[in-house]
Amino acid sequence: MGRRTVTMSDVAREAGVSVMTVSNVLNDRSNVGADTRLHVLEVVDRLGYEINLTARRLRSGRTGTVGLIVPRFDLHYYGELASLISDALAADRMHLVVEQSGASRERELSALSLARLQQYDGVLLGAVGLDMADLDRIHPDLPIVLLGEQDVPDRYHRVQMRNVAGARLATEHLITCGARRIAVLGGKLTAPRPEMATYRAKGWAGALADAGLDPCPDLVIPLHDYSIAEARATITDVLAAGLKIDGIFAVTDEVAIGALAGLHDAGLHVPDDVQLVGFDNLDISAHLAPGLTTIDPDRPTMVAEALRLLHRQFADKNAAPEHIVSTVSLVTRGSTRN
Amino acid sequence: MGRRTVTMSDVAREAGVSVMTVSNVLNDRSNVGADTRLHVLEVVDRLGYEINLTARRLRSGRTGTVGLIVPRFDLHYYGELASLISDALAADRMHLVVEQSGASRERELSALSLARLQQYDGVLLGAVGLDMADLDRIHPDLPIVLLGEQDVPDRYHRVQMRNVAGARLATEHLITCGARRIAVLGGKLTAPRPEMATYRAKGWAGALADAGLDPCPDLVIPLHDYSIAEARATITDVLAAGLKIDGIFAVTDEVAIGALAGLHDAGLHVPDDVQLVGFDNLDISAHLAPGLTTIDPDRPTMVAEALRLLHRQFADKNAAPEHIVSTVSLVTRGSTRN
DNA sequence: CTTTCGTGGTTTATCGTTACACTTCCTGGC
DNA sequence: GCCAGGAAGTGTAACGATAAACCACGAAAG
Repeated sequence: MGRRTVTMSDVAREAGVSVMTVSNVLNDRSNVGADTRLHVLEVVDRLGYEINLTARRLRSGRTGTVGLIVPRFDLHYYGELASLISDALAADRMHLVVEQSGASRERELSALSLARLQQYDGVLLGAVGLDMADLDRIHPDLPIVLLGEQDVPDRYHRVQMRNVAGARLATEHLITCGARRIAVLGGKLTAPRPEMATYRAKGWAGALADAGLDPCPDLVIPLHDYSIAEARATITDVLAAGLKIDGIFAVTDEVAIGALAGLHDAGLHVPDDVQLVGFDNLDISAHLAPGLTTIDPDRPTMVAEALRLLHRQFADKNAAPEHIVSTVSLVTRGSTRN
Repeated sequence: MGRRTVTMSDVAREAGVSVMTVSNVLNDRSNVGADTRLHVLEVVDRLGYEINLTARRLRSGRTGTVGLIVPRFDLHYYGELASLISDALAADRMHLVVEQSGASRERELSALSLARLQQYDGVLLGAVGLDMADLDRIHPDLPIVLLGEQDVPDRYHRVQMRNVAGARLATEHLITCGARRIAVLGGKLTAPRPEMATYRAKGWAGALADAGLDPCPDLVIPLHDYSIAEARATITDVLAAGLKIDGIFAVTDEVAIGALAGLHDAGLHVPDDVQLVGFDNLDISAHLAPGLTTIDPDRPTMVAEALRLLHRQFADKNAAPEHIVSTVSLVTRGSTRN
């Protein structure tokens, strides 16, 4: 029943040693004899003692956990990313916990409050809607690595995706495969500040321009939440409104999946009538019918680099910020006529 | 540079009040005058003070966060679940953080160590591979609600899915639609202890038996990680090995997505040659071609009930454990001949 | 005029660890 | 025989907040 949780001094008393010795044993410090160590461990086990991480953290500062802040829990991209990071951290005996920054700005600020972030040894900040000013406010003495597309103050360590290059690659591929009227689904030509949608639209426009095609604004189809359902409904709408296209660059694979469904609804065949390229190379994308041609952001490398930057900051609080840009590659599958 | 983080006593000194008064202001306690309050808030703002949650937690016990432990970050089911929970908790001004219990037993035990769990006000434990003994070890004075299928000691609060009934519903639907040789992909007839795969296979077998069909073991196709890729490869293999089927009950929607791809590879048409039903009703399932007929576990209700059980434990530490069983329903789409 | 009470605070004692400095005791070198 | 130095361990003071009890003072009550 309501028995109090066992504390370190309970163990110490029971084992007939000082609290410090228990602490020393549990932290594998060298100043404790072999038999004492065994005895303490036996008592720890017998009493079922478990360390209070909160107290340890308050005193020592180290927590052994890294936080990953993602915009939404249900974006597949971040689920896959979190998995990779978690595995990589386990090798260093660290632990990953994921938080959602949330849709609303209020919730985003609350998730990103210094108070919350300080609970971690380091933080990986997935693409967020914060502007520079917000990021400047959280200026903690805390290792942070930004993952994502937004422009951030230089003093941040950062792993960025080649958004523009990737979008260009995708669009060029569509052109090579014969598409001429290529829409960018989920793209935006302008936004209060640069974000994924604008970068990827920029790559799209660049590829079109280079090929002598017109990146006309009709072909830029914005989205709000980039959900599959929204993408499907939007494609249905624009087709019904009479938009003629023979290619779609969807800004994410999820958007592409919605587009695929919308095209199917409209009786259009992929890739014969309309070719389609996504961005992210989700696990699922290889298993759609047709398989989705997409841009692979090389997540394993992104993750490895991000963790390297984090460890660099662990080792040296004042390590000079690095700015890594990951490579992207095209993965061709059945949704384009290769 | 390396300027120390601002602490509550810094604020107190600067504002010319006691530390307790600052605490009282920040916690909206009533014993502080209006002008003092304003002045303190002004100083807080000016110094950029943010509370140290670790210290608060150590002293007061409350953390304002709930932990959700999921088996894997990249399972879509849990991503969607986490999203729902997070939204629901935000309404109570609480925060969700997600941890992965991991594939290996070692990592699972580490994630579930009392030490880790104690950092939360309450914990939602997604389906885990722990057995009763493990669960008994973690017997913290901590509100826990189990979400999922495994059998657990009665003293746990628990929201369970109607696995067997759902599987039966799925299989009955396949039979109604004319399927006669129905495989259960990802099912298991026996396992060291009951789990999702065995429950769902049980429902499948029950439905077949009731219809006078033979739940023959050839039709039980086990999986290991329930990934899309594995499901696809496995379906390809069993078809190549000559298995004749006209229906598949896939134990999860992800497995169904893999099956769909595998059937497509084999030149089989869904639903004309083989009908397919999944389980989970993921967001994506409505947007496949064909749309996936599936079992909807009514996640919103599960989430609401789970949080209700959690709040009950917040209010009364010794609340009698409840055992909620959610309802399931069939969602028919194009992957069956309805 | 004394008692009571509400308002607006402050003081004190922790919460459970760990950093740091300090003490023994023992071995060995010269 | 004496001192240096390592091995094994202990004592004390935080880390940064909050719970709980306490205090001063003016107003209302009797």
